[in-house]
Amino acid sequence: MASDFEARLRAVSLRVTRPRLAVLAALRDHAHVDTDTVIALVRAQLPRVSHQAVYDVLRALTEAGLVRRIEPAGTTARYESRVGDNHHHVVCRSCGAIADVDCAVGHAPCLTASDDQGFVIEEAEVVYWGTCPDCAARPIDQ
Amino acid sequence: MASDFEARLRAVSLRVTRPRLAVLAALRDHAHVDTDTVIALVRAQLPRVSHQAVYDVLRALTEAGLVRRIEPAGTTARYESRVGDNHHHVVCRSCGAIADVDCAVGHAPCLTASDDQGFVIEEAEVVYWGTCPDCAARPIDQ
DNA sequence: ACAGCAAACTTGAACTATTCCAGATTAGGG
DNA sequence: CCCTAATCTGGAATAGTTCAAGTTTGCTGT
Repeated sequence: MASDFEARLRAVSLRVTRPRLAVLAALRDHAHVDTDTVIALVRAQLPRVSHQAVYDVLRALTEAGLVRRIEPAGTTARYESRVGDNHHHVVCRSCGAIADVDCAVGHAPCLTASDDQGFVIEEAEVVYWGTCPDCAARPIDQ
Repeated sequence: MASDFEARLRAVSLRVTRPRLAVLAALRDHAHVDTDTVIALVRAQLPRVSHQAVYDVLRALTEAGLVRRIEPAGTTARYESRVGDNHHHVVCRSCGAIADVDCAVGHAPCLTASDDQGFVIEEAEVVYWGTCPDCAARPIDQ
């Protein structure tokens, strides 16, 4: 598992460092986590890692395509390790919970704009807004 | 025109104030503007308006459904006065330019998640990412 | 195994968009 | 026309992120 991370880092010409391995492990175990949570998870293994290092690692991994950054309106940046399959997300308006949703049609990009305004479109990102099961069950939500 | 704004405010039980009328006028004339730009546009008419007033007004108008707040990843909040027709946006990855795109299918919400994970889905938001005509024409972009 | 070097990390400060707060002003119903 | 809650002003605070300078460390080549 750990050596798999090593191989993945080398495959994109990134040096193998402890902070990077710890971030990859954190994202394998926790989906849609924000930066603060990643920092906490990494420090559980490596207490002396700086917050700046985690920001740098997340940026490097995102640019290399090893992790994906998502940023639904109203929340801070979140990261996930499921990449390359163009899936989408459902976000709870009440509590902010996020869940994965497979592509609506099955192709990537799975949508085509009716009029592209002259833009060259590379990707369609979909966010479904709604209420999660927990919040829907709660009688008066907060 | 201005009295139309007044009617719209009264229709949603909001008091008619100069800052609110100025914000509505600014959003009529400029699409997809960020808060700083709204502040500048409002102050061109009413120099003494505080930034806090503009933040308050934008929030009140958004909650009342008179304006729509959009927040593509990597940018600050932007506002538009085209509401109620569930249209989407194309965003330029290079310069951040935003253009409107009509709903891909024509219904609101125009997409259905393949597996909703138990969420009650209220709305599907689509952001198309690509390159705008200007940036596509530039040989080496920045 | 080891030296050299650029990439990566640490520390600490700065920055930006937004929100909080307390007090003054104002729109609009009675 | 007056009263009161809604709104606005001015200033300070906060959260998330980035910048900058200097130190450490992984990797390449010998």
